[in-house]
Amino acid sequence: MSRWQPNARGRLRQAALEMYGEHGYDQTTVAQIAERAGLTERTFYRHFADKREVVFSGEVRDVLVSTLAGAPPSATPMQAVTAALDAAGEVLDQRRDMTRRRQAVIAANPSLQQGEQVKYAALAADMAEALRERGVEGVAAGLAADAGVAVFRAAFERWIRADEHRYFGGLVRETLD
Amino acid sequence: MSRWQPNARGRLRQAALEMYGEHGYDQTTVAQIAERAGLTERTFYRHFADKREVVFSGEVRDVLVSTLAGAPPSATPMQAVTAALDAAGEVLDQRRDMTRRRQAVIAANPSLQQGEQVKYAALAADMAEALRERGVEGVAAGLAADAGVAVFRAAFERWIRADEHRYFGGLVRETLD
DNA sequence: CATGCCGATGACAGTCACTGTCGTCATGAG
DNA sequence: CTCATGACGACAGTGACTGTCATCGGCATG
Repeated sequence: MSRWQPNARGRLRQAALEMYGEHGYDQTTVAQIAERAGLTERTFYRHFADKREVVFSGEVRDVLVSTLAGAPPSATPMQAVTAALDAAGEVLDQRRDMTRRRQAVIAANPSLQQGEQVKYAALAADMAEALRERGVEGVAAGLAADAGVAVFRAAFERWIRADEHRYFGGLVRETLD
Repeated sequence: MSRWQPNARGRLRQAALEMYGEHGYDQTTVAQIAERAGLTERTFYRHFADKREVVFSGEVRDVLVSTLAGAPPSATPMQAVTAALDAAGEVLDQRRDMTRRRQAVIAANPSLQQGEQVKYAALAADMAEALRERGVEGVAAGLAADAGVAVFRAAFERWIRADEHRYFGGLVRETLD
């Protein structure tokens, strides 16, 4: 018999997303989230750095970066980036409902939109770093990463709006521009 | 004899930058900034939305957007963006010392770096909007704006580090990639 | 079985960013 | 002169976030 219910982090995240969706981000206090999860406010901050972070998981980031790092040495930077985008697309194609719900919460709140910008910036920095480790020169790595993120965002926006399940198609079309 | 010293906003900004530089951003409270400026904390928030905003003026943004809007109708999107970048470069070439000092403050603090990301994202959105008003199609406008911001950031980073006064040269070289 | 360390959590007090509201008073329009 | 207005001070309040210590099951070790 363990002392606490399992998966505290998951309970906090779910409680937070529910309440952000139901009452809005600003109207939800961390204490309320913790209470719904059967925990205390202090414990919330042991699992998440701040009130926003609970929304941003970072799994897509991991796929993007690891695919970049694992691309064949012969691939050009943009080929590696494209491969990473494809891999991230597969992850997104599952989790579609969850992702759309989360995105609705973000769309409803300026503060979370800022958090998203920060997340994208960190993503670009991480991708640039991954490219540099493959031997791509510094400035070029930064620009390729920025381009990758820009394409990702454009495709993601369509993907969220679209009813059908397409991701590759959208991606390729943006990339042609 | 007026009731208050003039230029409250300027005094607050200067006091803030001094204290951020001397003691660090986190170690500086808004009450301290206001006290050094001979004002109250409440008045600080009448001039700036939050503790970060005092660092981000937004003048470069104005130049970028207005140049975009004023570009000749015959110019392609990327030509307009390049012209805007050049105009912003001229503004930066003056104010060089001030800009470098401010950038040192930002570089020393993660929270301000986040603010910078947000600022860049807002800039990209504004530039995209300006392009759309010139008749550029939606997605293309977004990507062109993102590209412009990416080039701006890469050039700005070099410009900050370099001892000499060059901006155009750096810009052009990035653009060629 | 006894002992003692460890890790996740609770309890609690404290700081500070930010907001709402009301009072004050020089200034300028009429 | 009168009155509205703009810019500020005073003050109280909320809530995000942090530091610190106490608690107590689980586990290894002897």
